[in-house]
Order: sequence, then C-alpha cells, then structure tokens
Amino acid sequence: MSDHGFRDFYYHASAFNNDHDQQSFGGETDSTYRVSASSVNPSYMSFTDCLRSTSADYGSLEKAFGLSPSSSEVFSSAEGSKRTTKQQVGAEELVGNNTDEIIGTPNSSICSSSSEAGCEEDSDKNQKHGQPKRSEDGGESSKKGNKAKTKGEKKQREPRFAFMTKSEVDHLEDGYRWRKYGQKAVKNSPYPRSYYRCTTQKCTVKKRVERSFQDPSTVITTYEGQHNHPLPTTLRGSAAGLFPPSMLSPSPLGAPSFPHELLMQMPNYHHQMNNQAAAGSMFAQNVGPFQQYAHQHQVPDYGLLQDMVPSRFLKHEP
DNA sequence: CGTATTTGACCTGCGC
DNA sequence: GCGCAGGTCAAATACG
Repeated sequence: MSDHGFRDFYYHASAFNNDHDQQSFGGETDSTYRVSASSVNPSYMSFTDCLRSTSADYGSLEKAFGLSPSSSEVFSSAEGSKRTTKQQVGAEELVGNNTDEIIGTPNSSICSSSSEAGCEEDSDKNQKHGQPKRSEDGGESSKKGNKAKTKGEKKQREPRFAFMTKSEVDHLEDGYRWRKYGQKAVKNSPYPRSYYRCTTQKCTVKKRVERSFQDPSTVITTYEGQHNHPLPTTLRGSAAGLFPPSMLSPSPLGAPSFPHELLMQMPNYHHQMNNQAAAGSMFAQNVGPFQQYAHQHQVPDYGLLQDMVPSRFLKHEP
C-alpha cells in the first residue's frame, strides 16, 4: 500500500439526532440527502465544509450547501416513523445508487445526511429473505448478563458520519488508533462489516468499515461519536507519512488541517455549530488553506477532493 | 509477553 | 411471540 490505497475520497455524511430513539433510529425515517458536487459550487465547498454542514437538521445542510430541496435528491420513507419494505436501504443502497454516479463522475463527492442511522447502515433489516441463520438460542443468558444494564433505558446514539472512500484497503489510516472488536457479515453483501473502537481510554468513538458490494472499490467508513482526546502523538508520525506536512501542521490561517483536525472536529460540529452564521465563519476559514494548497501546487481542478487531499494522493482513472 | 485480531456466542431491536 | 439482522462481548489465537 504504497499510496495507502487512496484513490478517491467521497463523502457521505449522516447526521443523527440523539433525540430519536431506537424506534426511528433504524429507519430512514426523516430523510436522506444526497448531494453531488455538481449541485454545489465547488469553490465554496470542501470536505471539511461538507462535514460541518451536516448538522442534524437538514435546514443547515441545505443552507450550508446553498441548496434548494429540489437540487438534491431526497429519498425518505413516506411513513416517517416506520421503515418501509423498501429493498436495499442503507449503506449498500446509498453506495450502490451513488456508485454509478461516483464512478461516472469521479470528481463528485457524495454528501448525504439523515436524521438517523438507518439511512446508511441499519437498513437491511427491512429485507427479509428468510434465509436460515444459525440457531444460537442457547437460552443461558448468564454469560454476558452485563448487557442488561441497558435495559429500561433507550440507548443514546452518538452522531454518525459515514464516508464513502474509494480505497483498496478497508481500514484507512486516519491518525487515530483503532481496535477491531467485531466483524459481521452484511446481508446481501459478500463483504463483511468490521467494527472498530478507538483505543484511547475513555474515548467511545467507534467506526464501522464495510465495502460496498456494488462497488467493491468503495469503502464505507462510519464514525460514531466524537473523540475526546487529541490525536495520539505516536501516530503523528504515521499520519505524517500519509499526508504532506502542510496538511499535518497547523495551517497558517488557523484552519484545521486534514486529516486529524478534521476528524476531530467533525463530530463536534454537531454540538457546536448549530447556526449557519457560525458555520459560515468556519466555512470561510476552511476553504482557504486547501484551495491555497491546490493553487500553489498547481493542482488541476479535480473537484472537491483537491480541497483536502493533494493530487499526489489521487489516481484518476481515465 | 503484551497487544491486536479473529470469530463464535450472545444481546437487542424491529418487522411480521 | 418469533425470527431475523445488526451490534457487541470475550475467549482463543496470532503477531511483533
């Protein structure tokens, strides 16, 4: 992985309200938004901005993107609180549907937002194929009774952000240390989903990594929660190996640099950036460095990707 | 030997 | 209530 697998970087963000409980969590309850780069002004849109724009309410997203509802594809369940029987909802579908667009338009980025997680990953429950599953009804629930603690209280979900990354490797290095704690086969997908947890103590951030079955070159990484710690110092080295110094050192303009500041801040945005004015200021800050970088390095206009990843990290297929 | 990964078992939520 | 699927746990295993 000489180039650590980076080829293209797409973004699919999902903002989830914690107010919603599991009832609405599983479904694409409210709405899922897909925004292609063509519908936004690339010069005003960067990956960071996209992240920051994914406020829990679509209004912010819409404003931040300068979108009218008609300019983005919106698919939502008509029922609202109940899942539909729609086939292939979720990451697979999102990726699948978007994949064609993505592949066809490599410069585009995907940014979608939903109020809950179901839009991207808790989806396949809808689709029942009746395929047999191993019977593990042991009956003795004594072994892992510690889970009973969650009984009686709705599990609060952290905000989630899902990224669609065109990568050859499943687990992309983002500067943080992750410990894999599980892997599950995804229904209707030959590729398993891996579950990672941040190894830093007291940090509850998790991420899931799965590969799109419709586009195996696309990896879907879903972050859940927010880091409550700085980037592990020991990993700065590795991060430095992945990204140029200009992106790892603080920007002269004070804007966050990719990737760790970005990743650190993106969940925080949900809690800190709830008004457009604030988002706008952040927005203005963030656009500069990346575009400056692209400009100084004479990066051709490949689109949003250049806002965050230098061209040398990108392979563009003809 | 310490840490990370693998993997089967178990728990939980949701749809029918 | 049952079955399915997602998510998590933790013992076993692999690795440096």
